[in-house]
Amino acid sequence: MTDLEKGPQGVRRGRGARERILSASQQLFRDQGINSTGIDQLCAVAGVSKRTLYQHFAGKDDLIAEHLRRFDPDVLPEVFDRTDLTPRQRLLAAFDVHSPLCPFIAAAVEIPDPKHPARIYARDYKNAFAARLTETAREAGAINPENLGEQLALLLDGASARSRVLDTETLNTAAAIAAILVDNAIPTAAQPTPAR
Amino acid sequence: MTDLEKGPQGVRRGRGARERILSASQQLFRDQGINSTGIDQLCAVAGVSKRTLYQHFAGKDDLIAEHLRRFDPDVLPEVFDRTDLTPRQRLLAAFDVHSPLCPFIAAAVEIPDPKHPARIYARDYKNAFAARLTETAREAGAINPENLGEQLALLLDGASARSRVLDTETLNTAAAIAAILVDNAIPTAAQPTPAR
DNA sequence: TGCTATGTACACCGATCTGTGTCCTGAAGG
DNA sequence: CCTTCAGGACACAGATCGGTGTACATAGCA
Repeated sequence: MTDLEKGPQGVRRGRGARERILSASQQLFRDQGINSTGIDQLCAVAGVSKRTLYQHFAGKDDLIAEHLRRFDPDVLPEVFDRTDLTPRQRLLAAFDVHSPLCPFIAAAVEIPDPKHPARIYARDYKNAFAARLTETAREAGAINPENLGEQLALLLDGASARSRVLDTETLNTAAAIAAILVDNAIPTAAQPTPAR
Repeated sequence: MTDLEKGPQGVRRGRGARERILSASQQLFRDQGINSTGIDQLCAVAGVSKRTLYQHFAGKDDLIAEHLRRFDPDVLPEVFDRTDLTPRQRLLAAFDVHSPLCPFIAAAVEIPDPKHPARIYARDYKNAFAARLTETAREAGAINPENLGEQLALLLDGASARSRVLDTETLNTAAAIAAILVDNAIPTAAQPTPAR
Protein backbone atom coordinates (compact mmCIF):
# COMPACT_ATOMS: atom_id res chain seq x y z
CA MET A 1 0.00 0.00 0.00
CA THR A 2 2.65 2.40 0.99
CA ASP A 3 4.98 1.36 -1.76
CA LEU A 4 2.47 2.23 -4.40
CA GLU A 5 3.76 5.73 -4.53
CA LYS A 6 4.88 6.84 -7.92
CA GLY A 7 8.62 6.69 -8.12
CA PRO A 8 10.69 8.16 -10.89
CA GLN A 9 9.68 5.18 -12.99
CA GLY A 10 6.64 4.00 -11.07
CA VAL A 11 6.13 0.65 -12.72
CA ARG A 12 4.83 -1.16 -9.69
CA ARG A 13 1.34 -1.54 -11.05
CA GLY A 14 -0.18 -2.25 -14.35
CA ARG A 15 -1.02 -5.16 -16.53
CA GLY A 16 1.92 -4.75 -18.79
CA ALA A 17 0.94 -1.77 -20.88
CA ARG A 18 4.38 -0.28 -20.54
CA GLU A 19 6.02 -3.45 -21.78
CA ARG A 20 3.65 -3.71 -24.71
CA ILE A 21 4.40 -0.13 -25.68
CA LEU A 22 8.14 -0.69 -25.58
CA SER A 23 7.76 -3.93 -27.47
CA ALA A 24 5.78 -2.23 -30.20
CA SER A 25 8.41 0.50 -30.32
CA GLN A 26 11.12 -2.05 -30.94
CA GLN A 27 9.25 -3.44 -33.89
CA LEU A 28 7.96 -0.24 -35.46
CA PHE A 29 11.05 1.88 -34.98
CA ARG A 30 13.08 -0.89 -36.52
CA ASP A 31 10.77 -1.51 -39.47
CA GLN A 32 9.65 2.03 -40.24
CA GLY A 33 12.06 4.34 -38.49
CA ILE A 34 11.40 6.67 -35.62
CA ASN A 35 10.04 9.69 -37.41
CA SER A 36 7.78 7.65 -39.64
CA THR A 37 6.08 5.98 -36.69
CA GLY A 38 3.21 7.95 -35.26
CA ILE A 39 1.87 7.72 -31.74
CA ASP A 40 -1.49 6.53 -32.95
CA GLN A 41 -0.02 3.65 -34.90
CA LEU A 42 2.21 2.81 -32.00
CA CYS A 43 -0.76 2.58 -29.66
CA ALA A 44 -2.72 0.50 -32.12
CA VAL A 45 0.06 -2.08 -32.45
CA ALA A 46 0.65 -2.13 -28.72
CA GLY A 47 -3.05 -2.51 -28.06
CA VAL A 48 -2.89 0.41 -25.71
CA SER A 49 -4.81 3.58 -25.30
CA LYS A 50 -3.13 6.82 -26.18
CA ARG A 51 -3.92 8.12 -22.75
CA THR A 52 -2.10 5.20 -21.21
CA LEU A 53 1.01 5.85 -23.23
CA TYR A 54 1.23 9.39 -21.98
CA GLN A 55 0.79 8.17 -18.42
CA HIS A 56 3.92 6.07 -18.81
CA PHE A 57 6.05 8.40 -20.90
CA ALA A 58 6.40 12.15 -20.81
CA GLY A 59 6.29 12.28 -24.59
CA LYS A 60 7.59 10.69 -27.72
CA ASP A 61 11.10 11.90 -27.02
CA ASP A 62 11.04 10.19 -23.65
CA LEU A 63 9.72 7.03 -25.27
CA ILE A 64 12.51 7.04 -27.83
CA ALA A 65 15.16 7.39 -25.15
CA GLU A 66 13.62 4.61 -23.07
CA HIS A 67 13.37 2.47 -26.19
CA LEU A 68 17.12 2.78 -26.65
CA ARG A 69 17.86 2.13 -22.98
CA ARG A 70 15.90 -1.10 -23.15
CA PHE A 71 17.58 -2.33 -26.27
CA ASP A 72 20.88 -3.70 -25.01
CA PRO A 73 21.57 -2.41 -21.51
CA ASP A 74 24.29 -4.97 -20.79
CA VAL A 75 26.15 -4.33 -24.05
CA LEU A 76 26.05 -7.62 -25.90
CA PRO A 77 26.49 -10.07 -23.02
CA GLU A 78 25.91 -13.01 -25.38
CA VAL A 79 29.28 -12.17 -26.84
CA PHE A 80 31.39 -10.51 -24.18
CA ASP A 81 30.30 -12.71 -21.31
CA ARG A 82 31.01 -16.00 -23.05
CA THR A 83 33.51 -18.02 -21.09
CA ASP A 84 33.85 -20.78 -23.66
CA LEU A 85 35.75 -18.47 -25.98
CA THR A 86 39.15 -16.91 -25.68
CA PRO A 87 39.25 -13.10 -25.62
CA ARG A 88 40.55 -13.18 -29.14
CA GLN A 89 37.63 -15.33 -30.27
CA ARG A 90 35.23 -13.07 -28.43
CA LEU A 91 36.49 -10.07 -30.38
CA LEU A 92 35.74 -11.86 -33.62
CA ALA A 93 32.44 -13.27 -32.39
CA ALA A 94 31.08 -9.74 -32.27
CA PHE A 95 31.06 -9.86 -36.05
CA ASP A 96 28.58 -12.72 -36.15
CA VAL A 97 25.68 -10.72 -34.78
CA HIS A 98 23.48 -9.70 -37.65
CA SER A 99 21.15 -6.76 -37.22
CA PRO A 100 19.01 -4.78 -39.68
CA LEU A 101 20.33 -1.39 -38.66
CA CYS A 102 21.92 -0.40 -35.40
CA PRO A 103 19.13 1.49 -33.59
CA PHE A 104 21.64 3.88 -32.06
CA ILE A 105 22.92 4.93 -35.44
CA ALA A 106 19.34 5.20 -36.64
CA ALA A 107 18.42 7.46 -33.75
CA ALA A 108 21.53 9.57 -34.18
CA VAL A 109 20.68 10.16 -37.83
CA GLU A 110 16.95 10.59 -37.44
CA ILE A 111 17.18 13.05 -34.56
CA PRO A 112 18.80 16.34 -35.55
CA ASP A 113 19.30 17.74 -32.06
CA PRO A 114 22.59 16.50 -30.56
CA LYS A 115 21.30 17.34 -27.08
CA HIS A 116 18.33 15.01 -27.38
CA PRO A 117 18.35 12.41 -24.56
CA ALA A 118 18.24 9.61 -27.09
CA ARG A 119 21.31 10.93 -28.87
CA ILE A 120 23.16 11.38 -25.61
CA TYR A 121 22.40 7.81 -24.63
CA ALA A 122 23.35 6.57 -28.09
CA ARG A 123 26.73 8.20 -27.65
CA ASP A 124 27.11 6.70 -24.19
CA TYR A 125 26.21 3.27 -25.49
CA LYS A 126 28.70 3.44 -28.32
CA ASN A 127 31.38 4.47 -25.88
CA ALA A 128 30.46 1.63 -23.56
CA PHE A 129 30.55 -0.78 -26.46
CA ALA A 130 33.99 0.38 -27.52
CA ALA A 131 35.09 0.10 -23.88
CA ARG A 132 34.05 -3.55 -23.77
CA LEU A 133 35.93 -4.19 -26.98
CA THR A 134 38.96 -2.44 -25.55
CA GLU A 135 38.72 -4.44 -22.35
CA THR A 136 38.51 -7.67 -24.30
CA ALA A 137 41.38 -6.57 -26.52
CA ARG A 138 43.45 -5.99 -23.40
CA GLU A 139 42.65 -9.48 -22.17
CA ALA A 140 43.65 -10.80 -25.55
CA GLY A 141 47.04 -9.17 -25.14
CA ALA A 142 46.73 -6.49 -27.77
CA ILE A 143 49.55 -4.01 -28.01
CA ASN A 144 47.25 -1.01 -28.03
CA PRO A 145 43.85 -2.12 -26.72
CA GLU A 146 42.17 1.27 -27.01
CA ASN A 147 43.21 1.47 -30.61
CA LEU A 148 41.96 -1.98 -31.46
CA GLY A 149 38.70 -1.50 -29.60
CA GLU A 150 37.93 1.72 -31.40
CA GLN A 151 38.88 0.19 -34.72
CA LEU A 152 36.61 -2.82 -34.31
CA ALA A 153 33.77 -0.58 -33.19
CA LEU A 154 34.17 1.50 -36.33
CA LEU A 155 34.05 -1.64 -38.44
CA LEU A 156 30.76 -2.72 -36.90
CA ASP A 157 29.21 0.69 -37.40
CA GLY A 158 30.45 0.73 -40.95
CA ALA A 159 28.89 -2.64 -41.67
CA SER A 160 25.59 -1.52 -40.22
CA ALA A 161 25.41 1.75 -42.11
CA ARG A 162 26.66 0.30 -45.36
CA SER A 163 24.26 -2.62 -45.20
CA ARG A 164 21.46 -0.14 -44.90
CA VAL A 165 22.50 1.84 -47.93
CA LEU A 166 23.35 -1.09 -50.15
CA ASP A 167 20.47 -3.24 -48.97
CA THR A 168 23.00 -6.06 -48.71
CA GLU A 169 24.78 -7.66 -45.82
CA THR A 170 28.36 -6.39 -45.51
CA LEU A 171 29.30 -7.91 -42.20
CA ASN A 172 31.63 -10.39 -43.89
CA THR A 173 33.77 -7.58 -45.18
CA ALA A 174 34.01 -6.08 -41.72
CA ALA A 175 34.82 -9.46 -40.21
CA ALA A 176 37.65 -9.96 -42.70
CA ILE A 177 39.14 -6.62 -41.74
CA ALA A 178 38.71 -7.43 -38.07
CA ALA A 179 40.66 -10.64 -38.48
CA ILE A 180 43.54 -8.74 -40.02
CA LEU A 181 43.51 -6.06 -37.34
CA VAL A 182 43.37 -8.58 -34.51
CA ASP A 183 46.24 -10.52 -36.01
CA ASN A 184 48.28 -7.37 -36.38
CA ALA A 185 47.53 -6.12 -32.89
CA ILE A 186 48.23 -9.26 -30.93
CA PRO A 187 51.97 -9.95 -30.92
CA THR A 188 52.30 -13.72 -31.24
CA ALA A 189 50.04 -16.60 -32.02
CA ALA A 190 50.62 -17.79 -28.47
CA GLN A 191 47.58 -17.09 -26.34
CA PRO A 192 48.47 -15.48 -23.00
CA THR A 193 45.21 -16.77 -21.54
CA PRO A 194 45.14 -20.50 -20.78
CA ALA A 195 41.38 -20.71 -21.10
CA ARG A 196 41.25 -24.23 -22.36
CA MET B 1 13.71 48.46 -60.38
CA THR B 2 10.52 47.29 -58.85
CA ASP B 3 9.06 48.01 -55.46
CA LEU B 4 8.32 44.34 -54.83
CA GLU B 5 11.40 43.67 -52.76
CA LYS B 6 9.62 41.63 -50.17
CA GLY B 7 12.16 38.86 -49.97
CA PRO B 8 12.91 37.82 -46.40
CA GLN B 9 16.52 38.49 -47.22
CA GLY B 10 17.87 40.73 -49.89
CA VAL B 11 17.75 37.80 -52.21
CA ARG B 12 17.75 38.65 -55.84
CA ARG B 13 14.67 37.44 -57.53
CA GLY B 14 14.26 36.24 -61.03
CA ARG B 15 15.64 33.30 -62.90
CA GLY B 16 17.64 30.62 -61.28
CA ALA B 17 15.07 29.49 -58.75
CA ARG B 18 15.92 25.87 -59.28
CA GLU B 19 19.54 26.39 -58.31
CA ARG B 20 18.55 28.35 -55.23
CA ILE B 21 16.19 25.57 -54.18
CA LEU B 22 18.84 22.90 -54.56
CA SER B 23 21.35 25.08 -52.78
CA ALA B 24 19.00 25.56 -49.85
CA SER B 25 18.36 21.82 -49.82
CA GLN B 26 22.06 21.15 -49.47
CA GLN B 27 22.27 23.37 -46.44
CA LEU B 28 19.04 22.45 -44.68
CA PHE B 29 19.12 18.71 -45.30
CA ARG B 30 22.66 18.68 -44.00
CA ASP B 31 21.98 20.79 -40.92
CA GLN B 32 18.52 19.56 -39.97
CA GLY B 33 17.97 16.33 -41.77
CA ILE B 34 15.50 15.58 -44.52
CA ASN B 35 12.39 14.83 -42.56
CA SER B 36 12.85 17.78 -40.24
CA THR B 37 13.00 20.24 -43.12
CA GLY B 38 9.62 21.44 -44.29
CA ILE B 39 8.79 22.77 -47.70
CA ASP B 40 7.84 26.15 -46.32
CA GLN B 41 11.15 26.59 -44.56
CA LEU B 42 12.96 25.39 -47.66
CA CYS B 43 11.22 27.99 -49.81
CA ALA B 44 11.90 30.72 -47.26
CA VAL B 45 15.63 30.00 -47.20
CA ALA B 46 15.78 29.68 -50.96
CA GLY B 47 13.89 32.93 -51.38
CA VAL B 48 11.47 31.15 -53.63
CA SER B 49 7.75 30.84 -53.84
CA LYS B 50 6.19 27.55 -52.95
CA ARG B 51 4.47 27.48 -56.30
CA THR B 52 7.79 27.80 -58.06
CA LEU B 53 9.24 24.85 -56.19
CA TYR B 54 6.44 22.62 -57.40
CA GLN B 55 6.95 23.82 -60.94
CA HIS B 56 10.50 22.50 -60.82
CA PHE B 57 10.00 19.34 -58.80
CA ALA B 58 7.17 16.87 -58.77
CA GLY B 59 7.25 16.73 -55.00
CA LYS B 60 9.48 16.54 -52.01
CA ASP B 61 10.55 13.01 -52.91
CA ASP B 62 11.68 14.19 -56.31
CA LEU B 63 13.55 17.07 -54.72
CA ILE B 64 15.36 14.73 -52.35
CA ALA B 65 16.46 12.48 -55.18
CA GLU B 66 17.64 15.43 -57.24
CA HIS B 67 19.43 16.79 -54.20
CA LEU B 68 21.44 13.59 -53.98
CA ARG B 69 22.15 13.52 -57.72
CA ARG B 70 23.59 16.99 -57.53
CA PHE B 71 25.79 16.26 -54.55
CA ASP B 72 28.75 14.45 -56.08
CA PRO B 73 27.88 13.26 -59.58
CA ASP B 74 31.51 12.62 -60.56
CA VAL B 75 32.33 10.64 -57.41
CA LEU B 76 35.03 12.60 -55.65
CA PRO B 77 37.06 13.79 -58.64
CA GLU B 78 39.26 15.92 -56.36
CA VAL B 79 40.67 12.66 -55.08
CA PHE B 80 40.39 10.08 -57.81
CA ASP B 81 41.35 12.35 -60.70
CA ARG B 82 44.51 13.67 -59.12
CA THR B 83 47.48 12.94 -61.33
CA ASP B 84 50.09 14.19 -58.90
CA LEU B 85 49.51 11.23 -56.63
CA THR B 86 50.24 7.57 -57.09
CA PRO B 87 47.24 5.25 -57.06
CA ARG B 88 48.27 4.10 -53.61
CA GLN B 89 48.36 7.69 -52.36
CA ARG B 90 45.00 8.35 -53.94
CA LEU B 91 43.47 5.50 -51.99
CA LEU B 92 44.66 7.05 -48.76
CA ALA B 93 43.78 10.58 -49.82
CA ALA B 94 40.13 9.58 -49.73
CA PHE B 95 40.47 9.56 -45.96
CA ASP B 96 41.32 13.23 -45.78
CA VAL B 97 37.91 14.44 -46.90
CA HIS B 98 35.98 15.51 -43.86
CA SER B 99 32.22 15.67 -44.03
CA PRO B 100 29.53 16.09 -41.38
CA LEU B 101 27.50 13.06 -42.37
CA CYS B 102 27.41 11.30 -45.69
CA PRO B 103 24.13 12.50 -47.25
CA PHE B 104 23.58 9.11 -48.86
CA ILE B 105 23.72 7.34 -45.54
CA ALA B 106 21.48 10.02 -44.10
CA ALA B 107 18.91 9.52 -46.84
CA ALA B 108 19.07 5.74 -46.55
CA VAL B 109 18.34 5.96 -42.84
CA GLU B 110 15.77 8.70 -42.96
CA ILE B 111 13.73 7.17 -45.75
CA PRO B 112 12.10 3.87 -44.79
CA ASP B 113 11.07 2.76 -48.26
CA PRO B 114 13.89 0.90 -50.02
CA LYS B 115 12.23 1.57 -53.37
CA HIS B 116 12.37 5.32 -52.93
CA PRO B 117 14.27 6.96 -55.83
CA ALA B 118 16.63 8.60 -53.39
CA ARG B 119 17.51 5.30 -51.79
CA ILE B 120 18.03 3.65 -55.15
CA TYR B 121 20.36 6.42 -56.19
CA ALA B 122 22.16 6.27 -52.85
CA ARG B 123 22.83 2.61 -53.46
CA ASP B 124 24.03 3.31 -56.98
CA TYR B 125 26.32 6.03 -55.73
CA LYS B 126 27.86 3.82 -53.08
CA ASN B 127 28.45 1.14 -55.66
CA ALA B 128 30.04 3.66 -58.00
CA PHE B 129 32.22 4.90 -55.17
CA ALA B 130 33.40 1.41 -54.34
CA ALA B 131 34.02 0.83 -58.03
CA ARG B 132 36.34 3.83 -58.21
CA LEU B 133 38.17 2.59 -55.15
CA THR B 134 38.46 -0.85 -56.73
CA GLU B 135 39.71 0.63 -59.96
CA THR B 136 42.33 2.66 -58.12
CA ALA B 137 43.29 -0.37 -56.08
CA ARG B 138 43.82 -2.26 -59.30
CA GLU B 139 46.07 0.50 -60.61
CA ALA B 140 47.97 0.35 -57.35
CA GLY B 141 48.58 -3.33 -57.93
CA ALA B 142 46.43 -4.77 -55.21
CA ILE B 143 46.13 -8.52 -55.06
CA ASN B 144 42.36 -8.46 -54.77
CA PRO B 145 41.16 -5.02 -55.90
CA GLU B 146 37.46 -5.69 -55.37
CA ASN B 147 38.15 -6.76 -51.84
CA LEU B 148 40.26 -3.74 -51.02
CA GLY B 149 37.82 -1.34 -52.63
CA GLU B 150 34.90 -2.69 -50.69
CA GLN B 151 36.91 -2.66 -47.47
CA LEU B 152 37.97 0.96 -47.85
CA ALA B 153 34.41 1.95 -48.70
CA LEU B 154 33.19 0.30 -45.53
CA LEU B 155 35.78 2.18 -43.52
CA LEU B 156 34.61 5.51 -44.87
CA ASP B 157 30.98 4.73 -44.16
CA GLY B 158 31.91 3.59 -40.69
CA ALA B 159 33.75 6.81 -39.98
CA SER B 160 30.80 8.86 -41.18
CA ALA B 161 28.19 7.00 -39.17
CA ARG B 162 30.30 6.75 -36.06
CA SER B 163 31.23 10.41 -36.16
CA ARG B 164 27.55 11.21 -36.20
CA VAL B 165 26.77 9.10 -33.17
CA LEU B 166 29.79 10.08 -31.10
CA ASP B 167 29.73 13.73 -32.19
CA THR B 168 33.48 13.36 -32.68
CA GLU B 169 35.62 12.97 -35.75
CA THR B 170 36.70 9.37 -36.23
CA LEU B 171 38.24 9.61 -39.66
CA ASN B 172 41.74 9.15 -38.21
CA THR B 173 40.81 5.71 -36.97
CA ALA B 174 39.53 4.75 -40.38
CA ALA B 175 42.63 6.14 -42.06
CA ALA B 176 44.85 4.09 -39.79
CA ILE B 177 43.00 0.93 -40.72
CA ALA B 178 43.15 1.88 -44.38
CA ALA B 179 46.91 2.20 -44.21
CA ILE B 180 47.19 -1.29 -42.80
CA LEU B 181 44.85 -2.77 -45.40
CA VAL B 182 46.58 -1.07 -48.28
CA ASP B 183 49.95 -2.28 -47.05
CA ASN B 184 48.65 -5.79 -46.72
CA ALA B 185 46.97 -5.83 -50.12
CA ILE B 186 49.70 -4.34 -52.23
CA PRO B 187 52.74 -6.58 -52.48
CA THR B 188 55.27 -3.78 -52.55
CA ALA B 189 58.52 -5.39 -51.59
CA ALA B 190 60.60 -2.34 -52.36
CA GLN B 191 58.30 0.33 -51.01
CA PRO B 192 59.98 2.78 -48.62
CA THR B 193 56.64 4.14 -47.49
CA PRO B 194 56.45 3.96 -43.71
CA ALA B 195 53.21 3.21 -41.94
CA ARG B 196 51.70 6.07 -39.99
C1' DT C 1 5.19 46.37 -78.97
C1' DG C 2 3.19 42.04 -77.56
C1' DC C 3 3.83 37.06 -76.40
C1' DT C 4 5.46 33.56 -73.35
C1' DA C 5 7.90 31.48 -69.77
C1' DT C 6 9.15 32.07 -65.19
C1' DG C 7 8.42 33.54 -60.68
C1' DT C 8 5.59 35.72 -56.76
C1' DA C 9 1.89 36.35 -53.32
C1' DC C 10 -1.51 34.34 -50.73
C1' DA C 11 -5.22 31.77 -49.46
C1' DC C 12 -6.51 27.22 -48.87
C1' DC C 13 -7.05 22.01 -48.69
C1' DG C 14 -6.99 17.50 -46.42
C1' DA C 15 -4.15 14.69 -43.84
C1' DT C 16 -1.36 13.81 -40.04
C1' DC C 17 1.32 15.01 -36.13
C1' DT C 18 1.97 15.23 -30.82
C1' DG C 19 -0.51 15.84 -26.88
C1' DT C 20 -5.02 16.58 -23.55
C1' DG C 21 -9.54 16.48 -21.46
C1' DT C 22 -13.23 13.69 -20.10
C1' DC C 23 -15.70 9.96 -18.98
C1' DC C 24 -16.08 4.95 -18.48
C1' DT C 25 -14.69 -0.08 -17.36
C1' DG C 26 -12.75 -3.75 -14.82
C1' DA C 27 -10.07 -5.92 -11.56
C1' DA C 28 -7.41 -6.20 -7.32
C1' DG C 29 -7.24 -5.50 -2.24
C1' DG C 30 -8.91 -3.95 2.18
C1' DC D 1 -19.10 -4.70 0.35
C1' DC D 2 -16.56 -0.44 -1.34
C1' DT D 3 -12.45 2.04 -2.62
C1' DT D 4 -8.70 2.61 -5.67
C1' DC D 5 -6.47 2.91 -9.81
C1' DA D 6 -4.48 1.22 -14.26
C1' DG D 7 -6.22 1.27 -18.50
C1' DG D 8 -9.60 2.07 -22.49
C1' DA D 9 -12.66 4.89 -25.69
C1' DC D 10 -13.13 8.94 -27.95
C1' DA D 11 -13.29 13.55 -29.13
C1' DC D 12 -10.56 17.40 -29.83
C1' DA D 13 -6.97 21.05 -29.80
C1' DG D 14 -3.15 23.33 -32.14
C1' DA D 15 0.35 22.94 -35.12
C1' DT D 16 2.53 21.41 -39.20
C1' DC D 17 2.82 18.63 -43.06
C1' DG D 18 2.95 18.26 -48.39
C1' DG D 19 0.58 20.09 -52.11
C1' DT D 20 -2.84 23.24 -55.04
C1' DG D 21 -5.63 27.10 -57.11
C1' DT D 22 -5.73 31.56 -58.61
C1' DA D 23 -4.43 35.93 -59.88
C1' DC D 24 -0.65 38.95 -60.79
C1' DA D 25 4.20 40.65 -61.90
C1' DT D 26 8.41 40.52 -64.41
C1' DA D 27 12.17 39.18 -67.60
C1' DG D 28 13.56 37.72 -72.14
C1' DC D 29 12.81 37.54 -76.86
C1' DA D 30 10.87 38.35 -81.38
